[in-house]
Amino acid sequence: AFEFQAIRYAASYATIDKIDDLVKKVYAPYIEKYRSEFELGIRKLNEFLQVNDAQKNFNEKQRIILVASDFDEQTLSAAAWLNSNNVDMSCYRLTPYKLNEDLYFYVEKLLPVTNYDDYYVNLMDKSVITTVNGDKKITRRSLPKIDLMLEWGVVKEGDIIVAKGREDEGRLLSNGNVMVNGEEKSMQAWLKEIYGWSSVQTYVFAVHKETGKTLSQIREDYMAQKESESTEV
DNA sequence: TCTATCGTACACATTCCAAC
DNA sequence: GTTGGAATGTGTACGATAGA
Repeated sequence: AFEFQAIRYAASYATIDKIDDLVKKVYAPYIEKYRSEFELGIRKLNEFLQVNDAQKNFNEKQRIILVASDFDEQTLSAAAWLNSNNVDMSCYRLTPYKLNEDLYFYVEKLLPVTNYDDYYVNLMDKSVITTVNGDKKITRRSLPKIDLMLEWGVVKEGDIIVAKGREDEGRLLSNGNVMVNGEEKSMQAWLKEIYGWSSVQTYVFAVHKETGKTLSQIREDYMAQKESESTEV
């Protein structure tokens, strides 16, 4: 994995503590050929350090910058974890564009960020399954619940929820429960009561009256929309 | 093949209770 | 009274099965 290759490079160059050593490494092939120009290497490197105000703290701290057209989740997760453990590591995504005859790079800084939680993935977590052809399939266990749907704004407090295939209605509350005949109930409890089943797929049988869609459909549509937005260039 | 129905597993919250 | 672990309760996701 290229992130580990970058870490190996960083660790390798961390052993350099003198400018002369770096000159030998960076300019080695050139110096081998033109030994008299060793001073040129020293001068160029000193100029660079001066411009970057790094003469006093030469190579005291290593920094890893990964640049790619895209990053897989494991790489971002590893970089986020290293970031949060005080390893200076950045990830930049470059997207090339062509406008008429001109070429542009769109540069996105993915890491570091203030909150790394969104980038952590668990290797044991099967909530996101990558199929053979590369498509990502989200399993139900990872699906967001009514509180998040309210947060997204795809449903809102006061919306009418109808039991699928029935006339029973409830008014959605801000906590995700429904108000039915002046009584607050969880959606699951309410639907189980209506259908008389021992359990019920809440989001499949709860219909959002305003849109005519089930909560499951609304959730799926919103997630698909977000997914396409995140992959658009 | 799709939908309805149901049992069960799982995650999380709450309650209980013993140990300190 | 506080703490921490076990037991219990609640809500939801997942998968199996029957029937249209």
